Order: sequence, then C-alpha cells, then structure tokens
Amino acid sequence: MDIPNKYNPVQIEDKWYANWMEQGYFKSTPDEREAYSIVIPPPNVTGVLHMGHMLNNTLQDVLVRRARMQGKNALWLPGTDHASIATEAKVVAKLKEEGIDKSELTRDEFMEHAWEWKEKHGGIILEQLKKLGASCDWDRTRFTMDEALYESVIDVFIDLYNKGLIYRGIRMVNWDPSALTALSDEEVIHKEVNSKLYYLRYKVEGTRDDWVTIATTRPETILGDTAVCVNPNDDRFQHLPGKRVLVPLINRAVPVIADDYVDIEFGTGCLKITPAHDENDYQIGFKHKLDTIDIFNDNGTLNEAAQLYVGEDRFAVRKKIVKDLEEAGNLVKIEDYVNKVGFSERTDAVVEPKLSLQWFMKMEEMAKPALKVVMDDTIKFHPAKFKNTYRHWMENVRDWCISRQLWWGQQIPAYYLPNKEVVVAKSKEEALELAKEKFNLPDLKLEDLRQDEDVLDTWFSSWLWPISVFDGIRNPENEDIKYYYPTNDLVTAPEILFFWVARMIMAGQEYRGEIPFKNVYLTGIVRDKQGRKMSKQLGNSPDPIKLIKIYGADGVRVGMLLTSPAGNDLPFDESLCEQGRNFSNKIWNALRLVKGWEVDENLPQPDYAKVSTQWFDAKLNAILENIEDQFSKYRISDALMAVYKLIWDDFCSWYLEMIKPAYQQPIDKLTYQSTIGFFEGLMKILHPFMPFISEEIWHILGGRNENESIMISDMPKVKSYDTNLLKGFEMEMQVIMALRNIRKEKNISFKEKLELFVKKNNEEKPDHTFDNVISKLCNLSSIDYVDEKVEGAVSFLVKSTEFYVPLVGSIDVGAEIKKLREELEYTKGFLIGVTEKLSNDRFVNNAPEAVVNKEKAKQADAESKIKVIEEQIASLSK
RNA sequence: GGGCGAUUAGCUCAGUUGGUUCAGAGCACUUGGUUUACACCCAAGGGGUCAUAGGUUCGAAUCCUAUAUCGCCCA
Repeated sequence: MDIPNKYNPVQIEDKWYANWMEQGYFKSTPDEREAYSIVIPPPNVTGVLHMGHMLNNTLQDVLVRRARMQGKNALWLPGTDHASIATEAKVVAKLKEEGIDKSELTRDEFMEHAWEWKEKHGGIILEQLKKLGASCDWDRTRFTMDEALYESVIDVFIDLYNKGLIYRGIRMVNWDPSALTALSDEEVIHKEVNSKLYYLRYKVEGTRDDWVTIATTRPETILGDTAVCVNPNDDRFQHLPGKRVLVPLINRAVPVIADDYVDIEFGTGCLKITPAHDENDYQIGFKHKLDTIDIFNDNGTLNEAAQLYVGEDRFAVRKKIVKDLEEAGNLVKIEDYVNKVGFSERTDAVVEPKLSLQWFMKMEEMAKPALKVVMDDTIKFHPAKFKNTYRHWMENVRDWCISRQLWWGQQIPAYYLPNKEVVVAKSKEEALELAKEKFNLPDLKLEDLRQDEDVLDTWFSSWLWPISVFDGIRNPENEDIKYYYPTNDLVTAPEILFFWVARMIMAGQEYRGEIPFKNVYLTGIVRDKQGRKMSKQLGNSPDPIKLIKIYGADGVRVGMLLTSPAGNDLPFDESLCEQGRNFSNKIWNALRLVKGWEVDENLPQPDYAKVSTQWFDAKLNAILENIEDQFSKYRISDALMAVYKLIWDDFCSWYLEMIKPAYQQPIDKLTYQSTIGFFEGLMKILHPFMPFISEEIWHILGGRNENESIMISDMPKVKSYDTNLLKGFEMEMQVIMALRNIRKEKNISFKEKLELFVKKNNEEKPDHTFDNVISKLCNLSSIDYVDEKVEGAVSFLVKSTEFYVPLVGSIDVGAEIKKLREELEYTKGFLIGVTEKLSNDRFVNNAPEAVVNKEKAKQADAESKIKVIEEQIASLSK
C-alpha cells in the first residue's frame, strides 16, 4: 500500500468539500422525513472568522451532520446580518478615503455605496466557514437586508405599532458627539481615567452667606442643573429640602430635594441634579418632576440653553468654567479622582449621555410567555444554569429602544405630518391615505409627509431570523416554514441571551404562536492563555484559516471541542489543535496497518481473534450507548472524548494489537472483515466531529467511488452487547498490565517467552475465555491452572487469584516478601475500616440493604485476599 | 451596591437522587522503549485535606451556614 505515514489534510479536505457541494449533500427541501433544522446565528456581514465562530460553527456542524446521518432531513441555514453600525462605519471610512463625506451624500446615494461595499467585501466569513467543513445549505443563504427579510421587519414594525406595542419616547442614549450617532451599550468602552473631583458651593436663595457644597467631575454641566439633592436621612442637611439654591455664574434658582438615592458618604452628601446629562439624574428628575435643560449640541458644544460659553466645546468649557467659578468664589477645592468614563468603541470620543426621542417597544407583556417556556423546559437551555440569568432579566425587563440614527438598515416606516402627528404605514402613499383619513386632512399631499430618518436596531431584524429566513412573516403558510419551524437547536453565546435569544422567543410566540427552537446550547467565550477575551484590538486571536492549514480542519475542530463543555470559557491553546492533528494521524496509521494486511481466504479464524472481535463488538456498543447519552445531554465535548478513547485506546491500543497477525503473516478473512466493519462504524461515529478524514478513510476501507459518501450513510445504532465479556476483559487487562510490569522490572525482552501459572482461590473455576489473547499480547508459552503455589516464581494478585511467572534467574525473595507485606498492610487497614462500618448498628440499620451488602462483600473479599497474601508470605519465608 | 454562578491533579474539566464504576478523564509531567501502523508513537508511573471553618447525617466533593477568592449580569 502506498499510504504515506503522515496524514496530510489539506488536499483531502478541499477534495471532499468540493465533492459534497457538487453532490448537493448539504441541500434540503421539505419531504416526508422528520425535519431537523438549525439557523446560523448570523455573523456580522463585515466580520471575518474568529475563534468564537470556529467553536460555535463546529458545534452546529456536529449537530447537523449527526442528525443527517440519523436519517433526518437536516438543514443548516446560513446567512449574515447587516450590522448597521459596524457596516455604516466601514462604508463611511471607505468613502472618507475616497475624499467623500457622508454628509455630502443623499440617503439613496449612500445606500448605493453601502450595497456596493456589501457585495464586494461582505460575507467573507461564509466562505471561511467552508474551510471548516460547514455543511450549510448555501443555496438558502440569507441576509437581513434581503427583500423578504427587509419587508418582514417593516411588516412587523407596523403590526406592533398598530397593536400599541411600539411607541415613541424620551430616553437617555449613549451619544457619540464625534460620529453624531447614538451607540448601543456594547459599543461603549468604559475605561478608568484620572480625573478631578470639583467641590462647588451654591448659595442658598435668600440668605446672605449660607452655602451648599456639591462635588462633581463635570463642572460644565452645572449650567443644566435643575435641582440639588440630599439624603433625607442625612442629619447635616435636614434644614435644606424645600429651599432653593442658586446655580453659580447664572444664578438660576433650583429646588433642594430629598431622595435616598444620594450616598451620604460620597463627596459632600449633596448631589447636583442634571437630568439632561446623566442617566441617574434623569431618573431622579423624572421622579421629582424636575425641569430638564439640555445644554449640549449634538457635536458636543454648548448651546443657547447653557447661557454661557455657547458654541464652545465641552472640554474647553470645563477648563474655563473652573477658572470662572474660582474667580466668582464658588470653587471650594479640587481633588484627584479616578472614575470610569465611557468611550466610543469606534471614534474613541467620550460618550455623552443624551436625551433623545427614540422608538421603543414594550417588553413586559411579551416577556411573560417567553419566560414561561424556558422555565418549564419547553425550551431547554444547555447548561441549565442560564435559566436563572434569563429569569432575572425577563422579570426586570425594560423597554427596547429600537431606533438608530443611521442609514444602513430598515428605515422606520413612520411619516410625520405638518401638524406634528405621525402615521405608520408600509409606503408613503399608504401613509398619505391613512393620514388624510385619520386627521381629516383631505388636502394633504405626498410632499407634506416626511419619513423618519432613522433605521431600526439590527436586533430588530435578528429577532425574526428563525421565521424570516423561511419567509414565514410574509407567507405564514408556506411549505418551508411549516416544515422547518420550529428549528431544533440554537448554538450561541450567553452574552446575547437577552439581546437575541429572548427576543427570538418573543417573536416566535407572537408571530407563529410557537417557540422558535427546542434547545439552546450556550457556548463559552474563547480566551487566550492569559484568560483575556480574544479580540482584534488585542491582536491575541490566532487566524483560524492559518490554523486549519497547519492542523487540518479536522484537527482544529477537535481542538475547539475537546475542552469546551457547554457554557464554559475555553482558554484556547494551539496545543489543543495539535492534539487534534495527532489524533488524525493516529487514525490514519491504523488505516495503514489494516490496509497493509494480506488476507488469506483459506486461513481459519484463530480463537484469540474470534474472542477479540466479540469483545470489541461489545465495547463498541457500550461506548456508543454512552455517546448517545452524552449527545442527549448536549455534552458534545464528552461525546467527542468518548469517541477519542474508543478509537485510540480500545480500537488501536487494544483491539488491533489483539488481532494483529504476526509480522509478514496474512490475516484470516473473517477477522479482516470484522475489523473493516468496526473501522467503518468508527468512522461513521467520528464523522460529525471529523468529517474529512472519516470520509477519506471510509472510502479507502471500502474501495468506494466518489458518488458515495459517509455523510449520508446511516449512523450505527446501539445493539445489545455482552456485559460479562466486558467485565471479564477488565480483569484480564489487569493481568496483562501486571505481566508487562514484570518484564519491565526484570528487564525481560518482549521476545523472550514466559510461562504463566494461575491459582484460583475460593473455589472459583478457571475462565479460559481470554487465555489465547493474553498469551498473544504477553508472548506466553503456556498458561496453566494449578492448585498449588509455584516455587521460584514472581507472583501477583488480581482480586484473590494468584499468578506466577517462573523466572530463569534468581528471585529476590526479600523483595517479593516486602511487596507482599505492603499489600497485606494496606488490605488489613481497608478491612478494619469496613469492619468498623459494619459493626456500627446505626449504619446497618439505616443504610439501604444494597449498600450494606456491598460492604459485606468488601469485607469477604478483603478477608480472603489477606488469607492468600499471608499464605504466600509463609511459603516464601520457608 | 443588587442578583446569579463558580472554587476538585501543574492546566482544562467530569463527578446524576448523599453510600466501591468516589476521588476520575484528557493534556502536561517523570521513567523506560527502533517491539517495522504511528516518536504527531508505545509501555509504565507520580500527582488532589475536593477553597477555608463550622453544621446536618451511621456516612459529605455532593446537603446547610458563614468566610475568602474569582467570574458574569444589572445598577
């Protein structure tokens, strides 16, 4: 056989992926079989493959390939989302390079550029997934801005608005004064910075020299103050609430209010309240019905409402105002202070909390049924611990801000009328008709309507994903949605449990009256060795494509899966992929061995081979049963580990050694066929984890042609198996290992044959089942069952059976006795423990009978073993 | 500050309803090895007071209570 002794994955992987695509194995259309579907968590269209995707998508591929081999009609539907903020940022940056400013473009012109960018650069990630072996139905690739999905989003917005679930409201957003857009919380990076705490005093109105001192890190915002607040339990300030104080420099009188939000210990115990520029202040202002004065322009300069420093930048003003306050006698002191400040992820500008009019969606009513289906396990979370987090969030759910001040996305279908009223409709024409009717404005014209400039949050597309990819919003009765929905499994990260998973459940219940998936597998975060999250900024993420080149996709898949139980972070180390590659090579070499055998059709099957095949058949089924159990619990890495050990330890290290013919000797046909059968079965079991090498080997083993594929073959099912055979061999393994140890200790070459004598005790009968196997593996010349101890031999015990190996050289009687004494000591100690337990009445009376019986058996075993050891010592000491 | 979760071998993790498949796996480590499938390998071996302190129980890694440390979410 001309099989190289190192497995080389690159060519083989490309070959098979192309073949699978050509044969259309990934495709799925509804038929009479049971459906199994997964929708991909759509990666950001600007994204490139990182280790997190590798983990996530490997898991999905394992699940979908397994389902396919189980005879289900399996669909893994791929796609990307439009990622409005990230994509718009990329397009703006690209335009800037070309000397075009976004503000010079109309919306339509900008969108043209954006689409062009998307067609050219978007979705690289999907191509990369192919290298990983992802068995997605690429013909069904979806994008959240595709016509069908776009329209679904708009339809849903209109529907929810008409149901009264969408409204406009004021809310504090993270404003990026440099990019002139609101940011989501995820796009704000909080950093510790060295700043100053300014102590400022406000004069109490109507007094000559009564002052109230507050502490602030942002003195420029005093111009927007509308109150000062103290804690009602603060003895120092009992006289203040109800009075008014004067904001320095502008002398605006504002009330002093009391609220236990104020931390008595912090600063001076007096807090200035600036509702327009701080989230907490806004809450307090809302509660106490305070005025709201917004002093900033969108670009971070001060506006007329500030009265002073109008048109100047907020940071310039901070310097100036401190000086002016000092001159006016309002500055008490300045302290150094470290606090956390939010920065824009993209522009690094200091984020400004800003009140703005946004669109919101009511969450409370929708959250209730969505919580229920998770708590009662209609939807199962793996691991289940995330149910707690989920519940906490759903019970404290806040309304969802769905508008974004961007162009790339679905433009909100809301139209404003000259009378400041708003109508929501699918088109401007429909909006006009609606407005005419609703507000009795027969003369209203199209030009009078102005559509909302903003687009919808990308999550407002993603939450419909499991439905909209099948066009189930627009055509709720179509064949695809009826067949594939609800999907089976969702594989995603816990960070987006709320942003995405919870909302998909809500959407499913609202628009299908049904959950969107049955199981949610939550992966961990891939970290580097130092435990840091892998990120582009840190540059600590290896390039997955490079890894695939080095270790093979199969190797990387194994590396990703081996140490990543659900919900646990994965500290990634390249050595994990190396382990995966080594495993590939191990399997490859097993193939070389088996294919290297010459088969002699006339040779009868030797006894050792017969029992070996019986044993492995039992083992294979026992492990297969275990693997199915692991899968049923979504313990994918445990399932893989079981396969890994089945192949490496049981098949390669034990079975192949057991049946291997002597050097340059042929093998009998029966054993060969069984072995090929086992090997093929193993490749099928392995296939979901390592699709490429399993396909290649399966083809070589069976001499199959390119029109066949393991990926559409049947997954082996568990058959009944002989547990006694497995138990028996467990014992024999100990005998084999003991014999290997003797060779090692006594420096006896493997080529030298040994004799073995076995003395059964306690009237046990000899079991010859594995005699021939032991003889072969340990190179024994004979195995004899005897009734008497054997003189001049090394001995060992397995349970209470004695084994003797006569040696030509002299036996070190002293060392033998020492070894036996140690074992005797240990066994006696063990016996004492068991006996004490059994003489404790409370144990005997309270413990279940089975437990007591076990202890009794232990006692009997130990006693007989002690007897055997004592006899051996006695006979050696003669 | 509020909530949730964790802490088991050098590392990453299993350990179900408390009871010999209860202290386990893989990797790493140590020792030995050209046993012609594989050194990307083979064989053997060492290694843990189950975070700490109490408690419940005949019996605790497992249940309870504190403490410590870490992580995540929310403010």
